[in-house]
Amino acid sequence: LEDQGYRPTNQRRDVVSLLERKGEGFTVEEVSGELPGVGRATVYRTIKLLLKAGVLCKLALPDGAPKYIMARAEHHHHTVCVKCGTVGEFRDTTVERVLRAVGAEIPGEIVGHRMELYLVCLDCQDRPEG
Amino acid sequence: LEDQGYRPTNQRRDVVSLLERKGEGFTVEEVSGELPGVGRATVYRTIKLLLKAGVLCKLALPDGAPKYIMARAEHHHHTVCVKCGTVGEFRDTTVERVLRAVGAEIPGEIVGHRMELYLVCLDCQDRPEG
DNA sequence: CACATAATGATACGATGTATCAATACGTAC
DNA sequence: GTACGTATTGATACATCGTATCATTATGTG
Repeated sequence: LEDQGYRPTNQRRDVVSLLERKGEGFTVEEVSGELPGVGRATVYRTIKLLLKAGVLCKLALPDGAPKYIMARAEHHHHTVCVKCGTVGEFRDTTVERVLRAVGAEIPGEIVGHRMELYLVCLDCQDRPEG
Repeated sequence: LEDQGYRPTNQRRDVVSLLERKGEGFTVEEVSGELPGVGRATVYRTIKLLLKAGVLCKLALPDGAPKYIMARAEHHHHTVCVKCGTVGEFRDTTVERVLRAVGAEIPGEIVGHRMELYLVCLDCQDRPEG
């Protein structure tokens, strides 16, 4: 899972297995809080390694703490519920094609993009108060 | 400019006029540093008010400090040069139409989105070293 | 087992942003 | 113009997110 030049230590195994169990959307402090045996700095370091390895995605939310999720498909985008903060994924090749077309009209070489959809998820629609 | 229930104080005028002069992409600390006469907290408060009023856009960059830019058109997206950090804007209705189509396939009510393109701007292409 | 090196964890620090609260500026009514 | 209630300010402290430092520990290799 991460033997690409890095040592598989107990702490890294702990972090990765916790992330696999959470999977959805989590903050680093949250993870660190659930791993008392692992130092905060190590959690941040491990998260950063996983980011560089492409195993994790970082979601820069408009307001609060950045969230992270496990990356599944090759390329995808994320949905964030503005009420409960639940993170989802979707993939649509139309988006990619449009972005390539848009990029052709913009000076400079496109090297990447980021897109997030904000929505009110079905659960939050069911309970409007709260 | 901001008389929608708020008092036009000298400090707010200072902040707004500085932002108008900068316009492009700036961080709050940067603005605060150039306004010694205005307290840091006030700069943050004013920025937040302008955000809520829709006058400013917040750009959550993947790495460093969030940047802000004055909002011009009704709806638009931003480009960020990954080398020099310069921020630009673009508008393309195709993107909006595709997003509406995508939203129809996703459970939940779409309430907004965010998109950023990462590129290497022409200036940075001209000087590859550095 | 011994050794070189990578990784850890405690701590401190920096950056971003918010809460508190006394002091001050603003708008309004006179 | 003066007085007054209220919004705003600024200094400070604090919370959060993330990184740097560095002595200590664990890891892989011979």
